[in-house]
Amino acid sequence: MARLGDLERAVMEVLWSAPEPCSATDVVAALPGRELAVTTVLTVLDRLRRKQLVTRERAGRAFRFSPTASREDLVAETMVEALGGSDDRDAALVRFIESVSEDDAEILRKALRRHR
Amino acid sequence: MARLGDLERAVMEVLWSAPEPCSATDVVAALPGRELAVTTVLTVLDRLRRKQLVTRERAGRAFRFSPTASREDLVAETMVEALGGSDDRDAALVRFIESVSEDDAEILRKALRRHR
DNA sequence: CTATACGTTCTACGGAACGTAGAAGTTCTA
DNA sequence: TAGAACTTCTACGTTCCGTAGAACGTATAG
Repeated sequence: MARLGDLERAVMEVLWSAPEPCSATDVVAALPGRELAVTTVLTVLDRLRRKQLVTRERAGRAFRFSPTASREDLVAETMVEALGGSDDRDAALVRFIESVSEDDAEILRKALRRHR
Repeated sequence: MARLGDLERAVMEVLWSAPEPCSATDVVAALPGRELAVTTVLTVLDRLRRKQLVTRERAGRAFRFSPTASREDLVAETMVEALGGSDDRDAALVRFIESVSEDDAEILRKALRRHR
């Protein structure tokens, strides 16, 4: 559900790290080395909108775009989705825990304590 | 790194649930409603091989294919990869825990206890 | 020995997703 | 009222994937 291409991802990054909704030209300006046409970014923004990843609101004659979910929400959702692809959730979760750093493990323990 | 199409996924399912390496014809036979040409499956197997998801070994004149990793390993890897896409691992992990069922949470607690 | 069946490799086509952007339309504003 | 700012429409090239035919090699039956 949330498959992103390189440019799509880059645009999401810009939106996520912006404190406020961005216009298409804002996004173009915020993109690093790339010299993109505004229409290019508008197309991408439209595709992201169709994927329900961004919303827009009118601001004067232009639109301002913002993400519909935080980056962390999306990451968590992707993880849950991946987990759903497993036959044996138990085994998959164990493997996941095994491949995670001690710092991450500690965070997970804390979150789990809070979770009940 | 592990983007799979529908057929590719179906083929992986077959390989995962087979107790032994499968030939291309085995895979065709194991696929449900679909009436696929053997060459189709061979193409897919080759693409999967290029993605390092399956290996093959010769058996007589034919090849036998097997997965390079278990389904659970791959799921776990995908989850870790998704997590890596986050700016704020902490927040992403917390969100992840929040969106997981109580059963899953219990499994995670157990795995974490074993993990230290 | 040779034809045939089985299996592989090579090549290819059509559709979808994505990066990319021009052309044309709309609406402020000087 | 013309130009600037912004949007919508349309489109093209590339890559990935589902799909499979054509051609080639080889073991085996006759």
